[in-house]
Amino acid sequence: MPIIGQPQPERADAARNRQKIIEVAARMVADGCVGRLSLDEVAREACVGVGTVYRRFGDRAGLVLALIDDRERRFQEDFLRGLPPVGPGAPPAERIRAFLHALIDRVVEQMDLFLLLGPPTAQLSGAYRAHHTHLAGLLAQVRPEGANFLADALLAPINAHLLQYQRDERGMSIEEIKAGFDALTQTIRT
Amino acid sequence: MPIIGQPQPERADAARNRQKIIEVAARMVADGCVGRLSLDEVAREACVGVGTVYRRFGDRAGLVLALIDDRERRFQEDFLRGLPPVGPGAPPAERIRAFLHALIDRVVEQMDLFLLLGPPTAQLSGAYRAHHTHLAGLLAQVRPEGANFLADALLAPINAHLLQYQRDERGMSIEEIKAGFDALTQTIRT
DNA sequence: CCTCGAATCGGAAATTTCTCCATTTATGGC
DNA sequence: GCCATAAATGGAGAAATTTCCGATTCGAGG
Repeated sequence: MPIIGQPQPERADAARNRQKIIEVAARMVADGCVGRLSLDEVAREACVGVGTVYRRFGDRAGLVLALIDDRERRFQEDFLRGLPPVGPGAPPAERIRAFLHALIDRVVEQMDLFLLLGPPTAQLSGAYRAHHTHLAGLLAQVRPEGANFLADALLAPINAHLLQYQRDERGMSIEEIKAGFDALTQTIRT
Repeated sequence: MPIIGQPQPERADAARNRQKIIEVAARMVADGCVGRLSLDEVAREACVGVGTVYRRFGDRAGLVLALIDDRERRFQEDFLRGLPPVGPGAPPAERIRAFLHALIDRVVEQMDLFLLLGPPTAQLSGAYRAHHTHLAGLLAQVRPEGANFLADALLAPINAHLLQYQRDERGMSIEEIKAGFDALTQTIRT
């Protein structure tokens, strides 16, 4: 698991299988068969035992996370070293706004995968920390006190379930939701 | 499901079984065996077929929701018709503050059950609407524009997973979390 | 090229959630 | 009381997730 460095170089066949599994799963998702993404079927389709899938990804959420990981990496690259206003260079207030908008777009884009993820346990431990660290850092430049909590409070409403609910059942557009965040951060910036 | 009136008066044996199932499940939860709450075992322990559990509660989340329901009812009673500052009578700003604090306490109190609930799908459809309606109404009295979105944004961070993370892994006390909400609503009240 | 240990593999089996339906039971009207 | 019938029952079993472990394969070192 390449969480930090490379704890253990993966054996060649293992890496090949990981790749094959990801490809199969990605194709099934792309085919619209989301929700019927059974690990059994993924394994069969990839000509691999179920045990292999579990050895590589830990559990269902682990596999979904791997599917999401690609874009997550790009996203983090964007706000850490990319161009303004998301990347460094713009004033903090603008970066905050841009970051939140980008995060919303990102979740909307892969909504079905995020919905598959189930309980936020895995979600919280992974990318969440990175997002929180980044956002809290930006917030601290505008209003030092309580930046930590504020980051949590701003990130919490950006989750697939709530966004889907707001869009599908309350009829809000993504633009309206973004505007809501703008208004919220505006008052904080005070 | 006594959501509104009584859509269908439940047959006597059915009601008896529902009660028995709830009691057994509540006892298992109280015994600390949370997480191993399998419907199979609940059924066996309650001397009832699995089918009966599913007929009564729909699914796993439904049973957990039923365990939570008692307090939820009391909670709603409190903020709808109870004493100030949570109930009617206090100025809106105070009621908002009191409501958020009370909701946090409520989630913390039954944290293990909320964690069992899994994906927020069921959660969103049930009590969430009531909380949202109430909070949005109060917010509208203070700042009419965007009260709807604001209510979502304030409710989203009050969920078991985030609260547990903040408390256990970030070392925040419940008091600090409440203070965070106070600061947040203070700026909004502007 | 061979050997050997560790990593990996595959798939059978355990666990859980949920569905289905033939059978039993409660209850209102006669 | 008795009957018709709608509701409820229970448990077998489908489907999916996850664990386990003996057999196999990789690859580093000699």
